[in-house]
Amino acid sequence: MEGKQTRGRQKIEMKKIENEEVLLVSFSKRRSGVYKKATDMIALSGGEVGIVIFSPSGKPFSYGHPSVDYVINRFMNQNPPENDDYTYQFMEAHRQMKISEAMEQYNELLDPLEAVKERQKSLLRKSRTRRNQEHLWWSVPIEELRVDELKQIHESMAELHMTISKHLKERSTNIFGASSSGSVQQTNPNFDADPSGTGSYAFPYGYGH
Amino acid sequence: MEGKQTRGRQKIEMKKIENEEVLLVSFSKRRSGVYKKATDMIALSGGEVGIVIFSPSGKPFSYGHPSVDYVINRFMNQNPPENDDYTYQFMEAHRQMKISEAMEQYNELLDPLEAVKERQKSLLRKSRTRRNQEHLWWSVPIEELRVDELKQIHESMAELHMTISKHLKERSTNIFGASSSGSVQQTNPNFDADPSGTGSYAFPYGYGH
DNA sequence: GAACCTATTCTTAGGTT
DNA sequence: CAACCTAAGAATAGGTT
Repeated sequence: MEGKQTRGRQKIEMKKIENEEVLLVSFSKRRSGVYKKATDMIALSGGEVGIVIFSPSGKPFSYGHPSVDYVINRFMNQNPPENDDYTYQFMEAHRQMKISEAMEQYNELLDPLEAVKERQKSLLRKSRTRRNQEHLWWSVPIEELRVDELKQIHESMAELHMTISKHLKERSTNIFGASSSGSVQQTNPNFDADPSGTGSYAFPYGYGH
Repeated sequence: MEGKQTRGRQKIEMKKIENEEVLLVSFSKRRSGVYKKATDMIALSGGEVGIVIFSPSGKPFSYGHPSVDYVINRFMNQNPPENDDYTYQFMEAHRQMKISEAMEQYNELLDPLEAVKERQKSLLRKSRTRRNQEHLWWSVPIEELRVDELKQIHESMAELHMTISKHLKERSTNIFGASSSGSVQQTNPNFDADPSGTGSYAFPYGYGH
């Protein structure tokens, strides 16, 4: 009878385990560990997770909430369904604001964008008849926009975005929930503010339509 | 001076964290935790891992060895989605739920937007007499907007902006002849993103095997 | 607000059944 | 070999800088 029943958890080198049997046990335990961490994260924070693991021998394992395929699908499509509706409604609201009385007074600023707007319209009409409902409502139009148009929109939007950001910062502290961390590989789409200063005109709430 | 400097790690209930700020921190920490577990598992046992995470706000994150895409591709090729009605219905229900949530969010956004629109009108009438044409049309009104209004608009806009920025980036590499840095996310040509619209999803693999 | 700091909880290496 | 056991190593909640 020793003072202690076991040696407890041992510190190990983080290199590949030589002993095949030990490796298999370790893999199984740690795979469960990964799942548990993911489970806890979701329980605490919400969100969705998909995990795919191939064992050293090539056997596939997976874990997912609500399911691996759902999450992978969402990831591959890069366009979450809830985003689509949200974005559509949001842009539609802006479109309405665009034709508001306030906007009309500054039509000259919007002339180049009116062209885009018309172009969008016709492209939308085309795409509707093309029966590609599997595409997001705007994906077809945006892909058929000429790059200069898109760039123009982008620049204008960047300017507006920056201005609003600036105002927010000046007027209130801790308003932003600044999120992007950026340690490990992550596909967190980053907002890149175009500092080119090209936009000599503003393109407020009417962009995109 | 107390006997202890901190209370140390506290035991917490495994339910969704109420406090938004705490939730965000916890999500970030635990996401790193998941990555670390996966990293260690790979280091010890070998194998391959792909992890996709959507934050509660819908931001995508990923981790992979040798890469997310590689592992997902391998997984998809080995595990072609089966046509499973039960699974599809489950996922569709989940999707609908998410959409409902988004709609609620959007409705909350609509009111402030309408308010802004109205406010813009009246402010513009005033500024007209002020003759400050050197300002962009919206610059005056924006200064008189309430911060909470601005914040909501800003957040929504950021999301939309990201989407457009992404499209612009993806396409400008081809068109402007920028050097392809190779780290760009590629979509799997073998992965069928369900063009039927009615969906063939699968929900096979459960919590490990 | 990210990076750092501890005390405490959680995870797990090595062993046993 | 999966399930269980124990104690030591790791992760992290809450706080500070």
